[in-house]
Amino acid sequence: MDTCQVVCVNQERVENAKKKMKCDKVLFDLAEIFKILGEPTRVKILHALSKEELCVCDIASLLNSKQSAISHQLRLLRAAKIVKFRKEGKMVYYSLDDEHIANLFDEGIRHVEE
Amino acid sequence: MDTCQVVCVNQERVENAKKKMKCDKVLFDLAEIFKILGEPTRVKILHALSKEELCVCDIASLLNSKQSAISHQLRLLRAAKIVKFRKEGKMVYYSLDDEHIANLFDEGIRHVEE
DNA sequence: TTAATATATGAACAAATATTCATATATTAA
DNA sequence: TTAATATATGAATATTTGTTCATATATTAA
Repeated sequence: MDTCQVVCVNQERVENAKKKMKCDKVLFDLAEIFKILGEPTRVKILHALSKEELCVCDIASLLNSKQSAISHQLRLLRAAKIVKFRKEGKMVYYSLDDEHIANLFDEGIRHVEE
Repeated sequence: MDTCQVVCVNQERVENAKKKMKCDKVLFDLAEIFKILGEPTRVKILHALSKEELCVCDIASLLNSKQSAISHQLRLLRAAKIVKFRKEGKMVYYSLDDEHIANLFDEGIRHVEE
């Protein structure tokens, strides 16, 4: 709620940066996406789905996790439109919603592996 | 700690995915990077730094935040080698450590804006 | 319909984390 | 040295969030 107390601000630099920056909404949404990707279980789920369409129990087995834990995470990913799903009888098969996430992963992996 | 209880697992799909996946360490590190990017204050800091080198008080002013809050966040970003800094007298100027983060941001913004 | 199975979800708990306040450190100027 | 200023950081607090357990819903088969 409070603002900056220091007095060494260079207004020119600040204004220049501010001028070039995306609006708050875009940056907030961007943080939201990264937050969703910033959790090991979800990263593994998404990375697996980038290789193969899988049902909930496949994922739980692959990650050695409880079914409910995976289901909760998939709910988040669905809400964020990061994964899509199709039902086939009792089973629900998940896959990535579009290429963007895979691209983000590739770029991130390049950063991590170098 | 427990493992999957369900019995509908398709081992072929699971094995195929597992075979193609990056190792746990890479995926964990990837989640770490995304986690760091997944916070509005840090996103704003990094986005600002992608446009202009700034000192701590510039950033605090730009974001209407307390100096100490910014300083704590910069510590995280430094530890993760996402930003670098140079000292000039009392001032400390921060900038992005390399292009990877800017690339991730660009890719993320494309996802968010579409 | 009833039983069995796959998935979803609410509530509770535990763990992680962002911010604030107070204060420490470092640098410059007087 | 002392005062002033920029930044860093420890401790405490409040909030968020991931997992678990129990249970609900949905679908198929008998």
